[in-house]
Amino acid sequence: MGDTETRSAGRPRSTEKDAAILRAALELLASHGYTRMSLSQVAAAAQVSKSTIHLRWKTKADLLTAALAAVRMADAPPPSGDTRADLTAILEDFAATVERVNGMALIGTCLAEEAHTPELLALLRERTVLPRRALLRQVLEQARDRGEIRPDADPEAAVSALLGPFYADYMAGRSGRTGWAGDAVDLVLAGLDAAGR
Amino acid sequence: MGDTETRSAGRPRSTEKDAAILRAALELLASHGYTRMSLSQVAAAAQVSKSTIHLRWKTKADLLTAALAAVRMADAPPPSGDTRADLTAILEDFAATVERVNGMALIGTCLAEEAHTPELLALLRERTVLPRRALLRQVLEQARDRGEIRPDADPEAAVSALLGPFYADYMAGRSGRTGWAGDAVDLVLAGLDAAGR
Amino acid sequence: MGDTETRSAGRPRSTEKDAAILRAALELLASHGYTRMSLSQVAAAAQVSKSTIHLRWKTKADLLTAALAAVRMADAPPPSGDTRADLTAILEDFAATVERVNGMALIGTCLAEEAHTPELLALLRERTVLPRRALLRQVLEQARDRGEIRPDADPEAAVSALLGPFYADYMAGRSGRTGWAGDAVDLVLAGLDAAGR
Amino acid sequence: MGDTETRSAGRPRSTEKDAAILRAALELLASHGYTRMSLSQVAAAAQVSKSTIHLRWKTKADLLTAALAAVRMADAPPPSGDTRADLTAILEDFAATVERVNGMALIGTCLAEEAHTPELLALLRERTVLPRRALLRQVLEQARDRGEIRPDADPEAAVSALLGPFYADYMAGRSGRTGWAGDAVDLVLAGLDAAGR
DNA sequence: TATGAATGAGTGTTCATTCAT
DNA sequence: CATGAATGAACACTCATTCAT
Repeated sequence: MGDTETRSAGRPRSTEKDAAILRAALELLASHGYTRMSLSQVAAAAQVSKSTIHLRWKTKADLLTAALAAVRMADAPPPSGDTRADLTAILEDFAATVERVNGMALIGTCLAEEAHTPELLALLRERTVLPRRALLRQVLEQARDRGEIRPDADPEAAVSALLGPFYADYMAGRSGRTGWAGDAVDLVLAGLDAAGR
Repeated sequence: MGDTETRSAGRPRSTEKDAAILRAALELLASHGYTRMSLSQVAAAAQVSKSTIHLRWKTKADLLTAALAAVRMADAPPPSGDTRADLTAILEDFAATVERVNGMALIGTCLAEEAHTPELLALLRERTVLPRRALLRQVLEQARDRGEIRPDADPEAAVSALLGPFYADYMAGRSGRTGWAGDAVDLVLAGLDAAGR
Repeated sequence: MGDTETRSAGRPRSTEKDAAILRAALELLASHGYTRMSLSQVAAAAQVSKSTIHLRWKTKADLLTAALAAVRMADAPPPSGDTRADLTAILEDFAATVERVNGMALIGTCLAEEAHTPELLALLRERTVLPRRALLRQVLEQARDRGEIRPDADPEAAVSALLGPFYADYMAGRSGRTGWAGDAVDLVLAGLDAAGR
Repeated sequence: MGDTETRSAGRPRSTEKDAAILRAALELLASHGYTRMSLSQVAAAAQVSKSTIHLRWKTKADLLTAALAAVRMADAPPPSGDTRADLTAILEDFAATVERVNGMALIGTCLAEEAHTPELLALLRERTVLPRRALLRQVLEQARDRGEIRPDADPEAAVSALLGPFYADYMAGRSGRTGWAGDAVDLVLAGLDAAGR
């Protein structure tokens, strides 16, 4: 109302419903997985009819792709300049986020569906994995510029060394180990110590 | 008569069919995921009727649990005594195995199904993840005994630091990066250097 | 706009299909029995997809319960005041109805399923057996009020004596014996003669 | 052993197994109904393999026909000469037998299967219904010979009048009504009183 | 003879999608 | 736009029956 922008005739699509559908779809994707969730469940959770979903997205894959595309990494904690503290904060925020949104199940779904619906994993990468890696890389580059770590260190490998223990712990059933982030940071900083060996 | 060896009556169960079913089930589990694969597909791939599957395993979950339970870590390369070389060999064997059996999709399925069929992830852990971690830990403990790494190092954290980069790389779309294993070993050995910092 | 009459949104449910499904279900229930009939058969007979059935009734038992619930005793012939004639008319209408709808098979199904799906027999009782018994009892009570039968006679026992021979004849393979109704009425009226013995 | 009668070569069929199978089949027929019972259940209950059943009876219908053919009415109580007491005793024995063997469910199954497997109802009639009717008829004929009931009375109709209330009561949910047998006998004897009306 | 393996047909039910209002 | 009806394909699982030992 009061909106004078050009728009197509007829009743405009409700953006509240758009959002409700996407939110419900994402939650079900994480909790039930791609194939086990049903559009009926999404419709019920979003309080719309199944047809309303199909009106917006042609297929189930389209809907879930859109739902994943709407995922955004939450704002990162502001850097303090202390390399060790900043890296640890990013890693702990990562772990907390994964836990909060049932992230390992979501990751599992995207991995399991990779052969069938590769967009899912691609989107997960683009929206969550790569942005977080960029944050970590940034801190590492600053540290390198300040001479805290070796100039020839491969930053991508270092980022994987920081994040990796989280996944490895989960696979081992050691999820939620306290101090993992600090340990990872210690190890990487020690390994890349500017003093070398 | 006189032969009292135990031999069960009736037609013996075909071990070829046993194997064909389990093989087909595992392949389909990795390529399609738990819910997307069907027992009809398994039956067709194993050249067997669906009932033949049900004769052996009561439910789909039973079959796939058995298929996963049959997965065994391939025999590890014999240790050479050279810590760096031994760790690298184990990690490279790990990566090769994962690639060979479409392992990330399998892992994804187990993660995605964790809420619904937790046996899958539990078995994957028991049969593949934990045995490999044990191998790595063994090498690390020998290194510690020889004074190559700090005596107070947490071996489990070190194992996660060795394996983790593989997962992190995969999630970042950097799978197959050559030298990842060596990099990880270097980092861990440098970080745990007996000399300390 | 301005028309606020309640009319539910979306495509209305076809009442022809409702009726066709219930009719087909009842016929198959009588001719094949509960377990031998299949929803596919109902769907085919009603010219409807199986899903259309499931849209209306969640389970097979629900459908057949509804089909039985839709059975209604046909309107009874109006009482003439002549006790003998009225009782005979009710009994003959009963026999005709049973024959028309393959009633003994239907009764058999309900009896056979009593342990597994007791609703069937309960509904058959409620919708057909008890209403007819009420009609008979009403005529008997009027006869008693007019002094035609003993005042201390148990009306329920008399009703069972009137209806019973039909079942007993059927079990003996003597179904369709002409005059059974008149015989039963004669016997009961003679036995309950006000004059006593 | 010691049996010198001619018999076919090979191991003779175990008659214990024959009996165990038939007994199990009959019990399951009464408790689950024709279509709901399975040959696996029979095999398990009789402690034989399914094949052992098929070796003796070609099909499920054959087996159940044989099982019903083995049913025999238990020996009737000896007649005392007292018409009223003898009729009542037969009816009460009937009701007790039906209750003991889950007879209404068995009757229901035979009725429900009449269109598909008419042998079942035919056998039930031949082995249980008609013999009992013969007993009742015999008592009635003696009563007629002694002049206790009218000579022109139709004995078959009278038999149906004696047995019928049991079925009618069951259908009305009034099963187990005490005194039903005495009531039925009273009614019939009163109605057929030699004195006429 | 007796067993257990093997099978093809069939079950009720679910679901993504399309259709009519 | 939004809804609920309708559908066809698919699913896991069961069963009477036949086959091989």
